[in-house]
Amino acid sequence: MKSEKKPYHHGNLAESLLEAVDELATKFGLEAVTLRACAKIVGVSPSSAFRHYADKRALLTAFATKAIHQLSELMESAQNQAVKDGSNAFTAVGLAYIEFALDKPAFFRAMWREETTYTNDEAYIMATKRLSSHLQGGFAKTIADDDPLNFSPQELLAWSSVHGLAHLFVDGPVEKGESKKQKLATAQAMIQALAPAFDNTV
Amino acid sequence: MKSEKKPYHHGNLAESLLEAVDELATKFGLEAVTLRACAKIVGVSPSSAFRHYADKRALLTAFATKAIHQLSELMESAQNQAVKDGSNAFTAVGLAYIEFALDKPAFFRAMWREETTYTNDEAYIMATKRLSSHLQGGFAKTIADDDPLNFSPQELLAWSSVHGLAHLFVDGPVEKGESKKQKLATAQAMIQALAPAFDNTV
DNA sequence: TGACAAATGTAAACGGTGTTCACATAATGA
DNA sequence: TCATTATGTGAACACCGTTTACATTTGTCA
Repeated sequence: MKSEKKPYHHGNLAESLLEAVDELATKFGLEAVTLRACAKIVGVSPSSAFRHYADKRALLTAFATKAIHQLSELMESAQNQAVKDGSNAFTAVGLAYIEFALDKPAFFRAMWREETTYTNDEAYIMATKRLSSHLQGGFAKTIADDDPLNFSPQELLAWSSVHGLAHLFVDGPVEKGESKKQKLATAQAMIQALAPAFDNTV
Repeated sequence: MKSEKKPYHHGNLAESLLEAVDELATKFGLEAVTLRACAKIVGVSPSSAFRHYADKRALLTAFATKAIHQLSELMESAQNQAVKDGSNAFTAVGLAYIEFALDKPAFFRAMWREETTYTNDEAYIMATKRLSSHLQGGFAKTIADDDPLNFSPQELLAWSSVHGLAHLFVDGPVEKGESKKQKLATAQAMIQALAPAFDNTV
């Protein structure tokens, strides 16, 4: 049994606060994420958060960064799995992207919300670069452009369509109330409809 | 010259509050939209807003509804113009969609934000139906499905890709800092890359 | 070891926010 | 005319992000 005495110093407050954001966002949505509520969950005074994050937006930026890395990892493993299986890598990556949005809508929303994110934050930028590079690799190895902010029309089409459908599922009127299974089937059909746009890619 | 005496009753407070949301969202972003600030702009006490909207979310829902109608009208006229010109209607509609997002990012954000919108609101639902029906008509007259919540894969692909790119422009890392002209050129290229996916649609 | 600086957490206070409620004023219609 | 209804007000509530002066712990180096 551990000592019940709480030490004055928490030890890992920055990370614990991020987990509190996760908990609140998952349970009650992003709008319910409050610095004071996070502090209460962690068992610490509200002002202590400011020792680790400049302000609330900085905390949300860190959360968004974490979410982007999570998504990157999912896409990475989806791609690896597809390569191993010999199945279509682009479909696998696209579905992983959309499934993430369906499973963790609060994370997905937090990732892309300029008004509550410091998009100049270095870690955030690094995360978006990692993400977009995975997206490129996911469907077209043919292009080796290492500038992730400069997409070919086809690359952009791939990302936009998958991203757009994910967003329409999460925040739009498309198939509202339908099951996740149904939505993923719809997503697969959409991705298949996209195939002709890449046929002549050499 | 009009009388300077303010009457006790405003006369058109509900609509005026919507315009105040517009003004604040345009100038300072959606996060800056505050019930109290709106009331101050209109020149009325904060609590008066509750005579016309159940709460802040209801006001934002009305604003989102208005924004969706604005976008619908833009798409409609873009389509009509394209028909008159004999140019590609889908490209015109898609570009109008993206241009709206670039010109009025706060409107675009407000349209799709489930957490701050009562998506069961009747007027809101009507607006989304109108919008999606225009999207269908914009690129493929061949399909006459009047259920706007049930899209064919190609229809969904069209909407998703255009919507996704708009969102990536507004809240994502794509071409951040580039000019509107540049972004529209990118959008056009993406839409053209989409064409092969519709060639065999009969 | 001891002392002092740096890091980390706290309590109290500030103005701002959405919302409610009792009340004031105006418009409507019998 | 006068009661009913619609609309706007002012004060109050709890909660929010943030700052400030202060408390406690940890780390460093003589």
